[in-house]
Amino acid sequence: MKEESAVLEARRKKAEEFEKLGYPLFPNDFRPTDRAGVLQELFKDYDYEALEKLGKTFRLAGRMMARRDFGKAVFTHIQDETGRIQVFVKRDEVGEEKFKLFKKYFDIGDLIGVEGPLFRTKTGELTVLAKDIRLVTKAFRPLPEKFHGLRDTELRYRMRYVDLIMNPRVREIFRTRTRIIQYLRDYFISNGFLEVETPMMQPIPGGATARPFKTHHHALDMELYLRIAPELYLKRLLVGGFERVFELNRNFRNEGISTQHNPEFTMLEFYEAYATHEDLMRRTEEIFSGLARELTGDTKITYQGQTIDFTPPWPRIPFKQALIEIGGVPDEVLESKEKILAFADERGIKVDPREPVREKLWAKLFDALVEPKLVQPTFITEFPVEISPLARRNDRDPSITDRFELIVAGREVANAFSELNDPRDQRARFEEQIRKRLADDPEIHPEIDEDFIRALEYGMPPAAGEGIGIDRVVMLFTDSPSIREVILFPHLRPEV
RNA sequence: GGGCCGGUAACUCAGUUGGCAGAGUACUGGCCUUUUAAGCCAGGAGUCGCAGGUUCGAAUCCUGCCCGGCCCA
Repeated sequence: MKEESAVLEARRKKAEEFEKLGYPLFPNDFRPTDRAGVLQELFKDYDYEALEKLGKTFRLAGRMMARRDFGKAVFTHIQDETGRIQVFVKRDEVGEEKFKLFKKYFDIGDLIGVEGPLFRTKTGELTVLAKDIRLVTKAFRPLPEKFHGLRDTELRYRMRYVDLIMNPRVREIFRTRTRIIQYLRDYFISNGFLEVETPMMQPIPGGATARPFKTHHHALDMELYLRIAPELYLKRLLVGGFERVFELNRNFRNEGISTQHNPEFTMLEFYEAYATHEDLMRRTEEIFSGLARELTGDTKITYQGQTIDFTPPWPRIPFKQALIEIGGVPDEVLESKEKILAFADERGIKVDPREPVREKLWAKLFDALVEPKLVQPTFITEFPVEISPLARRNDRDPSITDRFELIVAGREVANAFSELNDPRDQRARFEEQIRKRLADDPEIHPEIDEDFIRALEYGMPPAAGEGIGIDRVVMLFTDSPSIREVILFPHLRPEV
């Protein structure tokens, strides 16, 4: 943070002068009874006479956002959580003494308290005629420019508090985020799911393929990992007899940062006993179309200029078929590792030639060639067993799993499958994963979660489970191009 | 990790061929009692991201680094 500039110094000195006159800069005895947006809504149809007849006074607190000075009268706008309202401060109404103090010591950015009746100005704006005005909290720093606001992306993220003050759109995004989370929570609770909390710190990170953050517990003197997924713990709860559970919380992945990735992100995972991935496809359609209706009144939304229609049912395309038909990968290329590598190379798709698992290469091709082309909600099904270590094998074709991913706007938004509950197969899959991992692959933990296997050995009911990336959902429903726009405090390198 | 773009006053931004560091907002002083980015007059405000280099002279050219954005991987 920079040292005090002339502007800041002048502001601080003026504030201290006000304080020396006996006025507290940070009092806590002002109790607003009214709010700007509420009054705007309540009295939007009241004309001058109707407001005069009210004969009521109102008390509001808010941040002074703008000021127009006419000498012996000043217009200002104050902003509280609900909105803005204009305040007219007249010398003849507040008195000579207070008016002088207001003009000399109150700055844009200060939180102020006002009390007085409402009226409508010549230009028709609902306005509080201040009978009393006082400082509620001094702002030592000036607000950004009133017309352009705070634009600099870096500053917006580093000083989100200023971003929130200045940009109503930003406030709106985070209100919508909360509505989405509330809608989902209500949906699962009202469908009989139990909300639970499972460890964020895990001795063996599991439930996904990703590099974890490592930490250390001093008293126990042991390594712990921030979770990359709650999956293995939620399934233990199925074993324990909770038949419908969900968790809506943070996951951590020690990977690159991009417009799609933040190291900590919010995931919804839910598990449903005696259900299959087919059931979850229907549930997913219900959730997303319901969410769209909740937010827009329609099952269609606009994302980055394109219309996305959540009206069910959505197409279901098997993984391999998608690679061939949508990705344009020739059938025979898929058969051999060498051909895939050559094919990927031609298209400039970066793959590790040492990768021993052919199906992981398929997944690379899928990410590069298929995913970006799927704009409308699409279920990709029948994922190969090699890249689905926790999913149940298909009863007819054991090389594929009863799994799907939901792709919307070119991105994976959800991932779900009928759960593997045969402890023998689960152990074999874990072992295979470790055996075939590249030396020092940070994305695959070298130890098997033996306790999870033991839990399965007690018998986990047949079930299906799903994970939904909440940040990506919020991006869709707030038309945000970057994940940082939907995370209040996205990770940035420290300021220098 | 690679490519491209950006970092100049508290904020939003100009800054030409290398030649005194600029505007608007905000701030300070003055005028103005129904304004809407109010208006008018005057004023103060800078580690030009950081460190080197070239040059009589660098915000500007060169090198390295830091921070951010977008794209690619």
